[in-house]
Amino acid sequence: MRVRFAPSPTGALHIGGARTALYNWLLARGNGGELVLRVEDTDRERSTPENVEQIFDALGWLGIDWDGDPVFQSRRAERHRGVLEQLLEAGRAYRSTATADDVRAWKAQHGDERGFRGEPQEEGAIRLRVPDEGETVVEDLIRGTTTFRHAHLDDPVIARADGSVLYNFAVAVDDLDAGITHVVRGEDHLSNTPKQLLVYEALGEAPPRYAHLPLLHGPDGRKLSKRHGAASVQELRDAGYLPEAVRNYLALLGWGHGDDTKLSTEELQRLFRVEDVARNPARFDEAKLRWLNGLYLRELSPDELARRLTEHTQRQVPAQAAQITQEKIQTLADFWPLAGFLFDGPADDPAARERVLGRDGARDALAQARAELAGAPEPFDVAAVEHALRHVVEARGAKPKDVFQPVRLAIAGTTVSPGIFESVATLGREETLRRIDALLEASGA
RNA sequence: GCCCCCAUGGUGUAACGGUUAGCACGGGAGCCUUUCACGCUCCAAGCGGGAGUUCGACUCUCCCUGGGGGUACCA
Repeated sequence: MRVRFAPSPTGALHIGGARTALYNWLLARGNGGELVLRVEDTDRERSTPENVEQIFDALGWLGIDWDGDPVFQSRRAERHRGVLEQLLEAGRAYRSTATADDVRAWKAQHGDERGFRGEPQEEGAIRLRVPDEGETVVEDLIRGTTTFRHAHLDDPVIARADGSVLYNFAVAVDDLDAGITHVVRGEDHLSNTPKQLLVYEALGEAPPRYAHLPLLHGPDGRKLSKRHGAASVQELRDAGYLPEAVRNYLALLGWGHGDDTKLSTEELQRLFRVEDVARNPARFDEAKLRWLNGLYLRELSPDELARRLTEHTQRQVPAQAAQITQEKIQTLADFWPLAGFLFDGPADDPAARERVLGRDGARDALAQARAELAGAPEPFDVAAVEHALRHVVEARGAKPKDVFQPVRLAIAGTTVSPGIFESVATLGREETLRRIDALLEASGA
């Protein structure tokens, strides 16, 4: 089995493209087959080497690997010319100067549902000769049988007048030469498939098996795009999602296995079957991705989480800092707003200060907490901090939050933070006392 | 316009001729609780419409409606 994935090399690996890549990869790897990349790099404006490289990076981040060197369409011009010549000689294709306007005029005369048929000329673009009778049937692994009557099909242009080839022709020839057995792509290609099938037919070659995936939409049901937020895997990565979570979520967009929602890569490879892919379009729902990402995040060891946070924040994140936030964040990006105070000092949130210090006895509680913490025995760990702070609560006959919130405000500057004992212990005694003093002083009295 | 695909709660899906239509996200209520979360319990919410076929349709057929794609000398 040889499966191929053809990303559109525009720099950003679109989420829909990523899912297609994933399904190709699962199909290939799950069956001990090979995955080859075919790069449609004929649009030099967008398909720059840098953009192609970005696509490869994004695939690598997702953990999708491929076999051998990618096939670049632009590098196969000579082979394409040869096949063109062959079709021309066999009478399966012909040159024609007919333009889109000519095609329209032809339809005006023969009816809209009537496919365009041209007369062979000495020059012009090359069109594939579509038989007048009969039909081409697409046997799709996901959709079953779709029939296209030849009478409805225009003779497709397969090469421009300048000799450069067009997609529907090139893709068929390239896949043929690469020995591709399975083509899994977006449903937007379903209508193109008969044209490609006709190329194989004209060549007397057997086509690969096809599987057309339902398209992905944004939350509003429209085509997924920038205005829906993250639309590419690069953006997902920047937003702090884990590749394993993205992979799992993407797999679930159009496919599933029973009641399972969390599936490891191994399970995905073992259970995935293209035949089971849904036929209806799916919407990309970031809320579910966030939830799933949180699940994966909480599974990481503190050291591993710290490593990923360090990479994402570009700051050295200690394992302890990572650990105390682990069950409170859903993405890597959630870490800094929650724990940045450990690194850069308390946040400046006047409203929070007002709310917490405005309560009766808040400053006294804070002062008392300071004294207890100053006198707490070594080691200054979570247990010691808890003991000290709980003692303050008891001594004052107060509610826990009457003591904890002022301390939280002092060290974090906000009313939201990781556990107070953990946070204080992580900050250390010296820094904690310094921050409490600073707040006490700043709040006057 | 023409060709083609699709249609289960807000979202992703399961059920493949006979189930009280299942699971998950999200939403609501509650428990837990030092904030925020996590976790746990419970609740609301669905077969687009109409004809058939059948003893029996979410499941099969047709029509309609709605959504999507294609219709390039783009990929």
